[in-house]
Amino acid sequence: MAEIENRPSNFIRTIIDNDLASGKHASTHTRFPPEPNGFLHIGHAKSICLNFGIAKDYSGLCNLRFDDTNPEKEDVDYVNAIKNDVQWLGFQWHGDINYSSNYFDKLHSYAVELIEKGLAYVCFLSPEQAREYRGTLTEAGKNSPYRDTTVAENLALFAKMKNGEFKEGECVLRAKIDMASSFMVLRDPIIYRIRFVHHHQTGNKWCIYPMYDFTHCISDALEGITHSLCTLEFQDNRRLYDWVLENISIECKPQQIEFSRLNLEYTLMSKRKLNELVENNLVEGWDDPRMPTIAGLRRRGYTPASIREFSSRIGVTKQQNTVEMGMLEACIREDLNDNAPRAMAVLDPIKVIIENYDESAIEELSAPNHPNKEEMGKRILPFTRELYIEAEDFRAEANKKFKRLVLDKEVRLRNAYVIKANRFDEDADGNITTVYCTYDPETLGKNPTDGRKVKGVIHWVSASKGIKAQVRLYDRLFNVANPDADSELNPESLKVAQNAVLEPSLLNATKEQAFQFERTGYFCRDNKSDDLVFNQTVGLRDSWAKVDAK
RNA sequence: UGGGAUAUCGCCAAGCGGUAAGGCACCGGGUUUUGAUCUCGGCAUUCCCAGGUUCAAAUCCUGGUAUCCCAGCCA
Repeated sequence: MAEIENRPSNFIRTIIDNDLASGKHASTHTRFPPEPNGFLHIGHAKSICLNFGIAKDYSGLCNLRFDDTNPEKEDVDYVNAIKNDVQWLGFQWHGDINYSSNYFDKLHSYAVELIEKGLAYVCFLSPEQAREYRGTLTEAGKNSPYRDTTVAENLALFAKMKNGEFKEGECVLRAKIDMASSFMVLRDPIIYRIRFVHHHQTGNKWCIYPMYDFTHCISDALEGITHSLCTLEFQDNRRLYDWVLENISIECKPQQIEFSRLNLEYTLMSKRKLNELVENNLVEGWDDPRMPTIAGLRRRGYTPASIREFSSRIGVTKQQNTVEMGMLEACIREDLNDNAPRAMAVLDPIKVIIENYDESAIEELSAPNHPNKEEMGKRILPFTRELYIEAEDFRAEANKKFKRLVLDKEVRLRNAYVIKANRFDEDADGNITTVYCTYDPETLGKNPTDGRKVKGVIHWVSASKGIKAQVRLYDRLFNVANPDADSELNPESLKVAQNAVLEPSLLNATKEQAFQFERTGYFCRDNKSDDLVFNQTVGLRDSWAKVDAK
């Protein structure tokens, strides 16, 4: 699309502008820090565009860092998928890929430093006891009986934890802060736990793993991050983020700034819940075209530019929001309207026989690939005596509002002739199967010379030259605007047009190539199947549907 | 009176004391061999509510109300 890289400001960019103006920072350094425990979704795209967008516009840097402190849920397959998605969206991270696990040695040293300062201790409370000791939202917690263990003993205990001398769950390392804090996150948070599991990056080197709150701030500081952008639910965690950096020997003090996460109507935006859909085979996989994942949107036909444009349009604020699907759809329509070549495809065919057209003739008509962009060229369209048209484009009788083929009336075949319907056949169920027509040979590329007005235009495909393909039509994944985990899925989210017939030029479509099937919508060739399969990206705006519904 | 946040059109969202941007959606007119595109026009006397300060308030003050987040050895 003619991507207008307008740079909408937002409260985060305002903060950065001020930090640059005041000299607090000479340049910006952001980071995108996903946990490799699932595929990225459109909400992550918002974060990617924010972080990498700032780096781009401010001539700063943006790192890609895998926040991999919980090996049980993570996998290299996810790191590869994430790398792929970020690049596909059009961004390149600064330097090598980073992993929180790169810092495990340093993290360990900082933990030891906290113990030496009397600011961390090994605690043997069971998870259940720890919960009781933590108190509630309205009542203060109480100190762990292990809180006053000596520094020397804590050092020895932590070494034993590291050496695998305690069982999983037997003890943890906790920061000594304030069991009465109104910030739950400050009530002596756990900073290390024991896990005897293989890590996708560090193998079996470690059996203790640092927690998010301890890891993230230090990782940011070690990478020289200036502005650490995350979502709203981490607002309380910011107090712990700052506490850790203030209490260890580290120079860099990144500023955490929170913004609201994206919610999209009729879909889910949680890796955990999306994972359930995948695990329970409710969708084909993470890249199912109905999924709000980057991979799913890609397979559906969304372009990187359209997703970047969407991110730009929704803005960045701290307000809780739920964006309408129409907003996303408008972005891809705008891109594809400009860039997708047109083609004709009949999804639900009925036959048209042009009785006054030579049975053996095959006329090679020429049609522009784009109505407003001559530079996109033309393609050949074979015209024959027998054609297919859309079943919904013929009615035996209709009022004047119906601008399509009606018995005894005329209609224009797109890029071809004007035809008139004379009679039709129907099957035992009353479904129309064949319409017998005559054509006006004087109407190719021009209006009838006698001044007859033909109002409608319908699309068609040659019956003998058309090609078969599977066309998949998609609808919203859920029936409710704000679904939760057990909301009902839309049983009609996938429909397959089994009898679709396409114009022959589509035989050359490459995987992922986008087209506008005229009068129908935007489609792209599936990027997985080797068969000829097209996925519907989005329909055309359809003002007729509103009229017809009345 | 636990704490942390947020409230501007149906949905996003500008606005930062000088008299309500923009986009999506919607409603009308025009062009059109896609009921598409394009184009022209319409869409908040009002900013969660109630008081107050001021010549002037969405913006400042006071008091309410609503919604979201926090009690994982998840991130």
